[in-house]
Amino acid sequence: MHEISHALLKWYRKHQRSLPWRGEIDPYLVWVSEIMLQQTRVDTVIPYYLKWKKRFPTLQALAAAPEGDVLLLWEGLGYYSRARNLHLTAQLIHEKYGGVFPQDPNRLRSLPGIGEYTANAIASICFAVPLVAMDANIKRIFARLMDFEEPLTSQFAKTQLANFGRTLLGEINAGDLNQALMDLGSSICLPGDPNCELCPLSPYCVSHQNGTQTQRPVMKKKKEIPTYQVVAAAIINEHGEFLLAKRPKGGMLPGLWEFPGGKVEAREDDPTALLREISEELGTSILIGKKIGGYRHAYTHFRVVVRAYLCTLDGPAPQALEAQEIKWVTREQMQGFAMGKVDRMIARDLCGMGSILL
DNA sequence: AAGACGTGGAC
DNA sequence: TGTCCACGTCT
Repeated sequence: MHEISHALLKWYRKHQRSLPWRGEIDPYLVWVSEIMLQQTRVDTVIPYYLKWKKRFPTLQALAAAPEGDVLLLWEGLGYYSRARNLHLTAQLIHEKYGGVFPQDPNRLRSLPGIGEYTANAIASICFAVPLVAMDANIKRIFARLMDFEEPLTSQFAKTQLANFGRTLLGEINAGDLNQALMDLGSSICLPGDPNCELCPLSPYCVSHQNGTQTQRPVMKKKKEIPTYQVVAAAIINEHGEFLLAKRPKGGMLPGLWEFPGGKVEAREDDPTALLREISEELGTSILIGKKIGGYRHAYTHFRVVVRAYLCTLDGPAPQALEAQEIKWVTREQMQGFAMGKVDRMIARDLCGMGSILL
């Protein structure tokens, strides 16, 4: 075990990636980077991290910001509860801990959005607490080193991984070990096609010896995901403003702004579905005009095909029956409202349509 | 335990 | 261009 970590750290000293948060030990910034890196690739995170550091340089700056600003900066990164939890946790640390990050992993773990992985990452990197931050990279590397033959989801598998990690950790610095393993996982020990010939750990890797490395870790088969047909209305008024709705709490993309609309049910055509949705959501009616565009998008557990139409009001003033809030905004103002991917594409297309709208 | 939660990149 | 895949937390 000592040999493995020695070989790993030797490789890491030579090949470690240069990243904006590498070498950072300010727990606020390490926390922000780790939350951004949940479910998200390094290359995607870098520009967001740099923007964030500039806009919210300290925990106090974040705690004091309006939620809309936080969501807008996060727009495009996905899993928006991460942004709301960052905001919430900043306020919590500000109030409960006097603005000072707790060092105890269990305390960290109790904060919204910080699970076992993130707690261990912060504690090991910032405070040298000897814990392995078991992300998917590290699980994959361990599963290959051990040639573990089952999916990693069982309690037994978790125990095996944790034991392996503890042994590997020995006396070395956990922050270094974690970051070295993550770099190895992202550049050498890749999910699909590992570069074993470049790997400093291949002499110690049982799956490499057995030739099973591409089959590790064993993955559970995933469920099929459905596709939904969706319609959306870009309702324009006599001032050239469009109606945006702030999505309700508790559903998808809560707190983000959207063009009103919804799912096309079985045996409905687009106009029928759109009129029904507008009646349910806004308590009014519309005239449906030109089609703005069609959009495909995949979420985690379903796909959508969205068709957006240019519409005008044909009824009483709209009410926020389902939305948190509704608002008429010009095309120029739309960029100041945080949206999910599909609605941002619709907004972009509206902006590209020039004056033909008026 | 298993499903909700989003996006971008590889193929 | 469409399809697949990767990736932590919460409930």
